[in-house]
Amino acid sequence: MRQTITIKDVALRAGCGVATVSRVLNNSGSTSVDMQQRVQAAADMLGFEFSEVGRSLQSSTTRTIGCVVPSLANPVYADAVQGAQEYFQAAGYQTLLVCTNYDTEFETQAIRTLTAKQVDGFVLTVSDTIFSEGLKSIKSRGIPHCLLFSMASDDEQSWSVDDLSAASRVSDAFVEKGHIDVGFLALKFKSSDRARQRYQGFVLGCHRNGMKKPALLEINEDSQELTSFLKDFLQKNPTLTGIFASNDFLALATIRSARALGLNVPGDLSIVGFDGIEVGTMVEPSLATIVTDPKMMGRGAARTVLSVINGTSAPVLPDPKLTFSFRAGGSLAFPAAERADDEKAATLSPSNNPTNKNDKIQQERLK
Amino acid sequence: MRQTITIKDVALRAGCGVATVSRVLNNSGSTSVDMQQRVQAAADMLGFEFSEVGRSLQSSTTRTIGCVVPSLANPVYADAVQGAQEYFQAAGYQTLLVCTNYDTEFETQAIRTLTAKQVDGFVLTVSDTIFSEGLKSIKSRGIPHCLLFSMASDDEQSWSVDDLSAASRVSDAFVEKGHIDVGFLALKFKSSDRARQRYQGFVLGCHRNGMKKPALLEINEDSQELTSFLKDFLQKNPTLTGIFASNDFLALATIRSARALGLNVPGDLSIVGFDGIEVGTMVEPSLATIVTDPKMMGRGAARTVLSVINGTSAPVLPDPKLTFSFRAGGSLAFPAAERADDEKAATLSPSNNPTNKNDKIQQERLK
DNA sequence: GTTAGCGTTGGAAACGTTTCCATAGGGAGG
DNA sequence: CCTCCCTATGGAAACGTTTCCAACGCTAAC
Repeated sequence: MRQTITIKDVALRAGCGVATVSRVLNNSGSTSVDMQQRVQAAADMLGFEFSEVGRSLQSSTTRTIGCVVPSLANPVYADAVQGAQEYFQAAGYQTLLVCTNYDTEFETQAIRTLTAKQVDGFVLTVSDTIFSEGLKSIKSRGIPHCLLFSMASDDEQSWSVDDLSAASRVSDAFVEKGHIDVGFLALKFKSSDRARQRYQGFVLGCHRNGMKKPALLEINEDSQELTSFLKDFLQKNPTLTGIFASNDFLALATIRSARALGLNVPGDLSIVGFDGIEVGTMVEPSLATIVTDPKMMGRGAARTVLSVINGTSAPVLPDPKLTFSFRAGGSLAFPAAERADDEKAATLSPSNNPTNKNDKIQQERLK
Repeated sequence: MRQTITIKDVALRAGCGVATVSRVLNNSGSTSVDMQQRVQAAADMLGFEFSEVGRSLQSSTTRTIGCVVPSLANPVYADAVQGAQEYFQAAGYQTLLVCTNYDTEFETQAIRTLTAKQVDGFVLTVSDTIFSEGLKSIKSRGIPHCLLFSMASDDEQSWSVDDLSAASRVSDAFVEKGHIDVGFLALKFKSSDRARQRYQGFVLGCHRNGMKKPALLEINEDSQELTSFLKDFLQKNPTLTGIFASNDFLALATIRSARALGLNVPGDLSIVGFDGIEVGTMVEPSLATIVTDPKMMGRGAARTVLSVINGTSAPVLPDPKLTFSFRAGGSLAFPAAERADDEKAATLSPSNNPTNKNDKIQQERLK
């Protein structure tokens, strides 16, 4: 078992040379009808399938694309990967997937491995465009690639949301509802281009709108619990009326934590998210957020890579202004006159807090 | 550019034969220190990396696993894929991903392609274990594989939730809260083993608990809108007090639709989901559901495949009773004396309904 | 001094394909 | 009848690796 049938077996059975089998089965070169039938019959009988490995060696092309993303737990990446994979599939390319878990060491290693596997191209979300070893090596080797949700340099394309403008738009939404003093909440701030971009855009927007410079609450991955961090944060910033979370999962978790602290959302604290994942419309109050289209981004990146591979002209990137839109939601409203008493929060039963196990799962999600 | 450096180039530069280069760089056979240094230097200077294609041809092994799932839009699969991918990665295997979109035609085609790519094994969620052409071909070729969330036959392993028992457990939960007449809601019922299993288990459980046989509401993918279907369903089953949805997204969507119909959840209608996705704990009321651990399942399936490949003994599957647990939630409670008036629902403003675009996205999700 | 054995090395085959080139056969046109 | 060309076919090289085998030089033992 498991011994594969090669073109030689077919040739032997059909009583011809391997070249003829190749020609018949690939419809290349000229062959007689008689021979076509004999070869076809032999191939069918043996259940022959070409080995892509042999082909790849000969053609020095693998029809495989490496796809590197931080994680699939975040639906943004999951959708993007799905979009890219579908596009590649339709074009006859396979997708080699790697999740880096936001680990740059891993990222470098993964890119090296995929390069050795001779992928024809890459679609990647790197944690840091400038310092990525892997990206550097891809460029130096001249392997076709396209970035996804990452900042591009001049000589390459990137399909990504205009984080700067989108975050700035969020500040508009806050100021429209009368907020002056709001904060920014991010997980893995250090290792994410995106979170930094969003913060930067938010700071600029707040400044432009005459608001206070937003305070930054950064959670590192081994923080035990969002709720207690949030509590500290709010105590340090007593006049804060809103929080912009750097992604929707974080925003939903923040709503939950705020409630656990006895706060009313949006009365005591307004929350705005980023990404526009669909459950945001199902919760009560619905989540105000920036809506994006990750699947389209994934497809776009796939198109770009294939265009580089085929030497056709690259697709035009979407207008940055159209890479996102703001979705109003019940989680953002005019602030109440006064925030609920903090004492109340302190007396809240601990049983309202999420269990340890759930918290662990949640932490993975939030990345 | 893009001309690759081969072992021959290194040999030439180091002034030795290719065999020696291979031995040095792979630490196999015996080599002199002098030669080691020369080869290493030459390889470094040229930036040489082995071509996996050449290796694969020679070793007839690709260190690549095909991973076939319906979709990444469903976090259950996304998590499972991530779990499997991580395990494979750690073991030095790469993951070739295909999403079938619940299309059996696609599934068959994808498996054929991956077979041609000479993957060393498969992890797959097929839509129908018995009739899957692809699975048949994998078996007949004797390619190592492991099923994931699919029913296995005797000669193979499957890592999956005990859908039957889990669904039965849901009926227990309903009856504990005094429900007698409940329904089952599924999307893609026809093309999903899993939905059918869950319905079957639910029917059995309800019978055992002395409840009515649950009515089945089946939504096909081009249904325009859940809300109107739900309305019809509730009118046809006026005494219904609860609904078991075949997955959490569907459950959340059902809560939203019920609200749009002016119903109170859980007062007028209790909802229970399946899968235990994490946002279920963030919504208000929290979603009662069956909790599963897809990432663990993915890891497990990966372990099984590798054990088959390496000829080591297969890991023991988890006790079926431990593949799920029930999580109580606010969406399941004792029914109110009487359901809210249907008239009220009819007069509800249509602006409360989700927009078309969101509905489309939602449909994909629900799969 | 001869030989056995060991450490080191290179040549070549093999893996499965495609494709170039050569060859053979046959029909048409001179 | 000879030549030319066109179609159909097979042999063989090439793609990049690993590994078997042979060969070479050396040391140690007889």
